[in-house]
Amino acid sequence: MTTSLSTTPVFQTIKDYLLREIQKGTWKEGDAIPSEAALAQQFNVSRMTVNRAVRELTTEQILNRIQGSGTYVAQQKYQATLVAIKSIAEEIRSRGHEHRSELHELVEVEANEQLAQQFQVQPGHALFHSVIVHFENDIAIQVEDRWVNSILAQDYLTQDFATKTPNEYLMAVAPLQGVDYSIEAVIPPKTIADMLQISSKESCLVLHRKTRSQNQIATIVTMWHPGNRYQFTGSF
Amino acid sequence: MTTSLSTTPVFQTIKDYLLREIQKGTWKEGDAIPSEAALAQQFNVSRMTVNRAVRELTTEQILNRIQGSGTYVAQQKYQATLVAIKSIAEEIRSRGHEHRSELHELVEVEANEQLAQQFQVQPGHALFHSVIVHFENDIAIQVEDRWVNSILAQDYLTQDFATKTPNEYLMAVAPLQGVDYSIEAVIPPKTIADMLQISSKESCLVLHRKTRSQNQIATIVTMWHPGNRYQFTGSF
DNA sequence: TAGTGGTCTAGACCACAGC
DNA sequence: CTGTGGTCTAGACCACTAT
Repeated sequence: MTTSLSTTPVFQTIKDYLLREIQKGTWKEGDAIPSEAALAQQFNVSRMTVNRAVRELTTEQILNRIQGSGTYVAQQKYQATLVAIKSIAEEIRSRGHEHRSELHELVEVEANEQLAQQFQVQPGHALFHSVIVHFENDIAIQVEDRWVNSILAQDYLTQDFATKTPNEYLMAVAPLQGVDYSIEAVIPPKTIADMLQISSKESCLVLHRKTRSQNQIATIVTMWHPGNRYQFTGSF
Repeated sequence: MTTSLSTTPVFQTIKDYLLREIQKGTWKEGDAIPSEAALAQQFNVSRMTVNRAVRELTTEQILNRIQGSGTYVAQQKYQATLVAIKSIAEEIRSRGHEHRSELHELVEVEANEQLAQQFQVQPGHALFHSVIVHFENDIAIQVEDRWVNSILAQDYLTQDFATKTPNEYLMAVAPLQGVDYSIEAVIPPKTIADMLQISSKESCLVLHRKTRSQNQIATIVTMWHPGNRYQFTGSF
């Protein structure tokens, strides 16, 4: 067998294929996917290559493997965690309050070194950048500083974020594959403090979130909240 | 080469070896570990087997690999997982760091009006109260202010929390039924700031958590962390 | 250029599940 | 028993880094 000519490794191609088919519904939760031998034949590669693809999807909890039996699509987990990817607008409305947002920036930019690394793309790759302030009953409650991969959301710039938040739009165009987040307490830079109408000595509760879709980084967002009037909650 | 006779796979043996050496300090953060070829020779196995061990440690963020250069011990991050109700001691040890705790208070009290309401018991109900400061490599990283329902943990007062944290003890005696939590950024009261050895102007990342067991409120805990050196992370 | 990791092969033997 | 996954080999070629 000659080595793949494209730059993407074969095992990655197979992972993508399996993910796509699962998303398409070809195999539903609990269904068995083809055996390693079958996939090896289908892709005309060695079994070890298929094994790596399937093994990695197993550690990513996409699949379950049972020795002697087969490989199955895993159950989607209930994640009622704090970062339920809920739109802030929806959250505010569910409290019976009025939601309003102000668009402070909406531009296309070329990824610099650092952003390129975070998005796992080449420097110069097109990204969208938006900064939106969300108000609950006219009180600033969140600054949403968002970077979006242009490939996954081509018409991001033409959206009307007053009627549909970036979150709501992105959920529609880029099916969510995974999320990483971290939460910290930080003293905000002055620009953020001003937008939140707080002193730059008050600390903020900051949520960083990176979402994956179609095996790419879809969006990286930093949400700044006034520490004294916001908290994350959850239960399980 | 014959297959290993022991039941543990060779790649796992190599992972264990590498983790042990890192923990021992043989290679510190940023140091290069031996090359794949060297490890293959050392363990008398094929390079692919070593590759799997090292690759998995890389996805687990224990190592960094740079093609053409080498494999290096990754930077340990101050991070906690939210979703797992993990003992802070265990978390610190899993980073290869030393955990130490100081007991500041351990008493039995009668629930006042407010506590009684939170615990859903009658005022006067017996509760235990403990305040413990946790250190990671002698740096204060958490103040754990805990209230415990005496019914579910009768011998709470006689525990040695230096060897077993309250969390570990409670997990053993009171099977977890459910959890509610909230996270906020707060300026700490002076007593807390002093225990964390920070200025009372620096904000804290605070996790409130209420756990249920046997259909009662088992424990209500407030954990204070220095905002500038602690964050919660997670992914799904 | 020599050394490193990144990937892949075409076999192999084993343990386990299900018929 | 057959078919599945679990592991391992002894090579190979490639891309990249450091010198």
